[in-house]
Amino acid sequence: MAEETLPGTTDDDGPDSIVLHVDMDCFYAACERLREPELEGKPVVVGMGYEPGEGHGAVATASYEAREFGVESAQPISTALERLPRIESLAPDDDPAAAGHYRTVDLDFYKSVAADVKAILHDCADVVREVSIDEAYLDVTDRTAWDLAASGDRTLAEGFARYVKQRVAREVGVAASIGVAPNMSTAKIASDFDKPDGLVVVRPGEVRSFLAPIPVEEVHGVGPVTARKLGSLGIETAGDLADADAAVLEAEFGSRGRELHERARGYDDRTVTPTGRPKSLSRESAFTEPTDGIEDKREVVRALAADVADRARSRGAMYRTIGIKVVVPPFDINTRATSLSGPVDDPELVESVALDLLDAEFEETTVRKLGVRVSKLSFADADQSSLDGWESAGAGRADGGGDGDGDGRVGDEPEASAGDDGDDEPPNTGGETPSRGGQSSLVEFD
DNA sequence: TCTGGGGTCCTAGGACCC
DNA sequence: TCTGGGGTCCTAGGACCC
Repeated sequence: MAEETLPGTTDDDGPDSIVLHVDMDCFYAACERLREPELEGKPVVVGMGYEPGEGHGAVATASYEAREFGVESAQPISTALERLPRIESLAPDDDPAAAGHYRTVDLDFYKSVAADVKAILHDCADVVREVSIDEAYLDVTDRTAWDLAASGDRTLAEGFARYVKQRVAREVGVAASIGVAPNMSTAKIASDFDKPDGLVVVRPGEVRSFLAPIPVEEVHGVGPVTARKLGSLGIETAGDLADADAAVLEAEFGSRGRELHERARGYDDRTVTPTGRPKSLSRESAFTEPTDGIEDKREVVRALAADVADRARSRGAMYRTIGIKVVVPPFDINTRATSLSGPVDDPELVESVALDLLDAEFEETTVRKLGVRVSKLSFADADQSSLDGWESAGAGRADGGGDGDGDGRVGDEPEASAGDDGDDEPPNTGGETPSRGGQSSLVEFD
């Protein structure tokens, strides 16, 4: 299918980018196998809140062998156990091959493995965007090329990706699937296309034809709700989406509609940027069964608040908004939040605000789950390096913002000033700062 | 799937300002 | 006193992702 380029549009504003999407296969299970090689080839389920004899919690990762039995990510542990019994609970004459090896999530260990992988990725690319513990985008445009390798019909980019993959396998011992494409959204789909241990290369001229048969659910940004609506419009594949009327999509889905249309047509002008700093921090926890006891709820909120405040402090984050989340059966999500006049680092305030929000409306409510969240974060440790000249100019005047109260926001709010809430702030905002740095790999399921 | 935990971005209405 | 338009910030909810 010919790639249509409208006359006058710049499809060639320089060489095509080369983006890698690296996605570790069943990452948690792979980590478990790293320290327990006997688990190789066996069904492995890694879950949360999993205690022998208890039936709640959820599956974080199921190995491919476990998936054969119908065990899936995000499934309740109880369902997983029905489909794949624990090896320990097997009767003597049961088939041990039809049993699962269940392990509890050990995030610290997985993070340490992920750090080794990320180090390799950073070594292989100028720009790395870490999306989650087991996933990253690499811009390798300056490291390789779309040209064919001398030896045959493969591109240099493919060889480069193979090299990255082999280094991860050899040096860390886990398998990654890699997608290579001229843009992020296509690379993402490509990495998913041949899992596990896949390597899929989509060259610049092949994007549209590669995407055409892909089911819409597999397009990043299309979830169950959007997929259903698209289905009712007769749109089932990325090709259908590409051929759909942009105006209709925009009317139905707003700006996201246009974006999805573009992606399906193979256009995605996002550039790979380094992972930014977090915008919010939260902690939540579910009750074993719905509860209306106010003291039970308060106790949970207090613990969550302390936890969140602690994490914020350890990350050097101050916050200006404190909120709670209250999940009411069957699954109604309520959020309430209060903003302060300036950023703080104050665990006691997190607790008292969260408790106030709880008491104000949910004192008698039966809840299934509670959460506490801080947002509108700013980071005092204004990171050195490239912003240094600019930052120190500002800091020179304010003297490090040492004065406790009302210190102007130090963070990287993209928008300028405005926030006049009575007092005049020193205008130390700098318009849009690209907010670089920030490593924080997040904690995720696969 | 009777639903775990931690995030992001977008939208919409209301308050408030000029 | 009523009317107009532009803009920002805030809160709440929804959809989505891993």
